[in-house]
Amino acid sequence: MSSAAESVPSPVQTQPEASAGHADAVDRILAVAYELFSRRGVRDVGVNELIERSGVAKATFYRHFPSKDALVLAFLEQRDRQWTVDAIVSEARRRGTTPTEQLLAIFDVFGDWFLREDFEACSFINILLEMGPAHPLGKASIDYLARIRGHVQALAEEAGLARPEDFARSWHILMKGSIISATEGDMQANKRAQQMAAWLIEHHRG
Amino acid sequence: MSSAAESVPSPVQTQPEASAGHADAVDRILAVAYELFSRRGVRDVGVNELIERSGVAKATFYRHFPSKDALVLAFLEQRDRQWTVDAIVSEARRRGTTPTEQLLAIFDVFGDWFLREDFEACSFINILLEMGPAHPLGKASIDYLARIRGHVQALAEEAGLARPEDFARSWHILMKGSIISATEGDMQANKRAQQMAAWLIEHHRG
DNA sequence: AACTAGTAAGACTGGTCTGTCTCTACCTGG
DNA sequence: CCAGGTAGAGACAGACCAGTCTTACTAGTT
Repeated sequence: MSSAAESVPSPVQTQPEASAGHADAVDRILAVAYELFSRRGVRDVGVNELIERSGVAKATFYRHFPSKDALVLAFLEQRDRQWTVDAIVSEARRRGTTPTEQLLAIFDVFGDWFLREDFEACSFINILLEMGPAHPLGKASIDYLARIRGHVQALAEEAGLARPEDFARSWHILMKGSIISATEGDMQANKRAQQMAAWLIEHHRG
Repeated sequence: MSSAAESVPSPVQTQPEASAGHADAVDRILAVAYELFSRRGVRDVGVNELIERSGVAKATFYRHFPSKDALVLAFLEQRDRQWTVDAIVSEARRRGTTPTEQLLAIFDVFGDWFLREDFEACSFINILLEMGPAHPLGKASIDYLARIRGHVQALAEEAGLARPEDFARSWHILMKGSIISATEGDMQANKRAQQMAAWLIEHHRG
């Protein structure tokens, strides 16, 4: 889990001109990997395409990532940061004032997300189903999905709801189901899930 | 293209015209395809493995199926018959007496299914996410998912529920979400979805 | 007996894949 | 200036892929 992504001096900003070599190569690889893996999954993206799109030599790629799977693990971590935390949870917290509103706002954020022409579904679900739950990448995806549930559980606790872990598991069913429905083309899936989510909140009060 | 799962020694005797070889070869291919595609997806299963496991020559394979994708389409149709209709819908109808009970029984059937050690999730969701909604196989998967929704809608109409199509779409979110959760390892996902499903029924009465 | 049709076995084509390795150029620290 | 590390470019290995084609065998029909 801590193999590739943390080897990058991630939070540290890259020096624009100086030491353009190392950090730039890794950052370019990660940026391209995010773009390709999130939109097309793992198996459809080859190492040759990755290095060509990042303008990186193959030896450079394998110097920084011991294998393609290591890069996928780094991508999953990046996805957790950029998508789960920044795009969904933080945005939902920003949109609502009370924890209950913030919970329900998740499905408003989903609504905007579903409408994007480059809607790419949930990478954790995609990779879990693509590789299977026994594969290391599938296991890692399960871990990141559990982290999403953790965010929901935290909001449930802030809202004072009963049995927050059960609540989060039921809530997560609505999130995942609506994502699949959106992939099928149902643009109202977020509204349908939000309605059921409101009933769920109601039944977890007191 | 007749049923292949129980066709190992062939249930219906082959007509004289169909020289035993022909039908047997197709049935063996379909049986192996069902086994491999449902458990490992499309891309992980190669034509060479398919023909080896079916004891069929490569030329025979391509005489009956113009391409691997054509075999996957045949598999999806078979999956609709064997899994959607026979294993889920018919079984749920058998377990309940009223349409409402039959609807809720879907998640009881799911509970038994989730507990199987060879639980393989939903092939339509798997292939939709594996190939993407624009790919012919993804589009076919979307069609078969719509058929599932049609079964739910029929039960909703029998139960006299309001807005049966909306009901079926919301219900399907619960089905798909619980399947993903079961893939992650939550063996109570069917119970959680069933609880929310009961509330959904309640709100569609009258 | 000859013909036909379907079969198994497998070589083969042209392409893909991950990962290793070589070669050369550059930049930086000492 | 020079040594060491990193960079890009790309050849190469070994395996796999979908799909075509050849060969030889078998069984039913005429």
